[in-house]
Formats: sequence, C-alpha cells, structure tokens
Amino acid sequence: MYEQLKRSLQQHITLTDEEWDLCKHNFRPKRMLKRQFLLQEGDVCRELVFVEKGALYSYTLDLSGNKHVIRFAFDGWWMANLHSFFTGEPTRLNIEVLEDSELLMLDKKNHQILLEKIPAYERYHRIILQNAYVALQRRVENALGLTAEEKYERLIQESPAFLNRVPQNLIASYIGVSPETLSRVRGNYNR
Amino acid sequence: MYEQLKRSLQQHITLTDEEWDLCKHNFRPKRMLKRQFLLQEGDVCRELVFVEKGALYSYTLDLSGNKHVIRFAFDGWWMANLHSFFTGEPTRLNIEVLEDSELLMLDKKNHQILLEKIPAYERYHRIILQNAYVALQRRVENALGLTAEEKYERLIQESPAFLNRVPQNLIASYIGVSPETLSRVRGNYNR
DNA sequence: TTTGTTTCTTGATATTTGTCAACGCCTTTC
DNA sequence: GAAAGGCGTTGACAAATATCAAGAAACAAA
Repeated sequence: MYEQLKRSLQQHITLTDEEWDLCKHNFRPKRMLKRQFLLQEGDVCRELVFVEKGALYSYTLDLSGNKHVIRFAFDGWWMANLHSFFTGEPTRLNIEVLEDSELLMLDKKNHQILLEKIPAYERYHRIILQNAYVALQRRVENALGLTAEEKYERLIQESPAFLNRVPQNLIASYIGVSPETLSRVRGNYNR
Repeated sequence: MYEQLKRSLQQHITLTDEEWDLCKHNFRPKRMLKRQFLLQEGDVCRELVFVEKGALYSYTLDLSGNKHVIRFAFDGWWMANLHSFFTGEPTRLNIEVLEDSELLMLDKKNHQILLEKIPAYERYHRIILQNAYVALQRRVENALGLTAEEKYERLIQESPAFLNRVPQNLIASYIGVSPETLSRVRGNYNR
C-alpha cells in the first residue's frame, strides 16, 4: 500500500527506517471509486493527497458551467489545492476520481509534524515543488499563443501517457480547446 | 543593498545574525540597465536572481519570432529559469531588463551551501516555491478558456501593479492576446 | 526644438475557433 | 437484449481574435 510513496521519497532523499516509519504512519489510506469527489468547490482543502494507484483530476467550473481541467494526477503523483490547504480559504476547485484509486491522505497537522521532525522530508517537498513549478511553467508556455494543433502536438510530445488514460473531452479542456476542435485536429493529424 | 532580500527572508523565516551574514555573503550584487539581457536562449541559467530594485521579464520566442512573456519580476521577487538551473540544460528563455535594476545573484554552489548549512533557508525556499506554484496555477486558470476581455479583467483584479510598470504590448503577450486586441479591449472597457 | 524610434490605436479583412445540432458508436444498466 | 446515457465525430454557422496596414501619440536622443 505504501510502495509508490516510498519510491517517490527515495527518488529524492534518503530516510532511515525510523524516519520512514514515522512518515508512513502519518498518512491515512483511503480507497475511492470513479466519479467520487475528493474536493468540491467551496470546501476547504484539508489534506494533501498522494496517489498510490489510480487517477484523479482537478477542474474549475466557469459561469457558463464549462469545465476547465487544471491538472491530472496518476500513480505516484500528489494532488491538492495548495492555496486552500495553506490559507484555509475555500477552494474554487473540484477534484474528482477518474479511475478507482488507492490514496494516501496527509492532513496539515501531520504534514507540519513531518516537516519539523524530518529535515529530509522538507527537502523532498522543496524538490517536488521545484519540479512541479517547472512543469507548470512549461504548461503556461504551451497554453499561451499556440494554435489548437500546436497545443495538441506538444501534449503528444510531452505527456503522451495522458492520451491513453483520459477521455478526449478532458484532454480538450486541459489544453484549452473545445472537444469538437480537438476532434477535428486529431482527424487532420492522422492524415 | 540587501534590504529587500532581508525583508523577504524575514517574511517567512527567522535567521540569527550569523546566518544572515553567511547568507548575504553568498550573493553577488550586480547592476543592469534597461534592455540588457540576463539570459539568452541557448544559455545555461547558472544563477538565481533576486531583484533588489527594478524590473525584469522573461519570454520565449516562437518560430515566427513572436514574443511570449512568461513572467515579470519586480522589487523583492526572484527570477530564474529553474529548469535550466537545476538540470544544466540550455534554456529556451530570454530574461531581459525592463527597468534599470539592482540585482543579487546566487550561483548553484552557493545556493547548495546555504541549503545545507541553514535549514531555515531551505524552509524559505520551500515556502516561496509553494507561493509561486499557487500563483502560477492561478495563471493557468486564467489563461485557459477565457475571452480576451475576461483575461484583462482578471489581470486588473489580480496584478494591477503590472499595468503601471509594463508596456502594454508585453501585457498583451503575458495574457496571450495580440497587442491590437488588448488595445481594443481597453477601449471598450473605458466606456 | 527637431528628429527618430517605439508604442498605441484604429480600420479592413482573413483565419481560427467556438457553438449548436444531429448522428453513430460504445458502454452500462436494468 | 433493450434502453439510456456518455463520448466522439461531422457539418453549418457565428463569434472571437489575429493579421496587415496606416497613422497618431508618446518618448528619447541629438
């Protein structure tokens, strides 16, 4: 149940057995089924979520009720609304389960404990934040000023795994085009 | 010369006098004039930049030579291409000086020293990365699926300071619309 | 001031993309 | 196995935005 988490930590830092034990016991395992909500608009995000196995996605709804996918999270990824988590303000995000999932939940108190007690844990978070920031900045580059076709090409290059695991209409929302436009781009693309 | 840096650190952590001394001496002050380049496409980003005073902006150039502004940095902000800085790969970004600036440069070796020697410094970086990540995610929300007018409205709400300090064509690029469209949006907006 | 450069505005037009609607396919559910 | 709902495709059209071009305004330099 904790293999992915252990792997993720070991990828960036080294922990003693005691530290790993302490770490592990601060997480709460949770199973969720497809279409369940982990967080809904207006809620406060009280836990960081580590995906052991499965898939989640987060999105906002605009005034016309259109979904805007913010991001996906698969095996070994973190998911949360950091803004709500750190400030305690209600979130504008929804987080929904895309595939039946095994999750590890970490609430704020336990996160603080780990940050205080295990310096390497704080290092781990600095590093994954760095990586997340780099990836997100790349996403901004790809979102601004590209045509629908270019956005799709970049997605294929940079995140081909998404295509097999995510319905096409969510992919469309993720790159910021309508489902119809994405369908047409794909049509042209195959010839 | 180090006031802004000190203020930024103190905002998130507490340092002893010795720690602050150690910290300070790892930065290299540098003055730069408007239109100078801090980093050019193809370079490796070897230093983190802290803006004591002034303004910078980073951008990419696409195949047609169009500028896409990634971000701005004003007094008290950090600027770098983290991807290039951490991996050592050449950058796709250009960083240019927007107003004559006083900068504090921190190379990778010194950054590592501070991370190792001062735990609070690592905490500081974790926290500002958190904040930067939250801000950037908000930017993605605003970039995807909004009309030109909505994007401009959100910029006014969320980053009004930009408007006084940045030429309009760079603002346009930053929110991902053409300068002409932004000009028209502003025209309508004032009536 | 004069000159030159950059930035901003405005108009005309072309292109891209979104929207609405219809249909077919596939999966799920009863 | 029939029915229902979700998802992807396609077409016609409308709306938003980019592009091109010209000129005005703002700013900087001589």
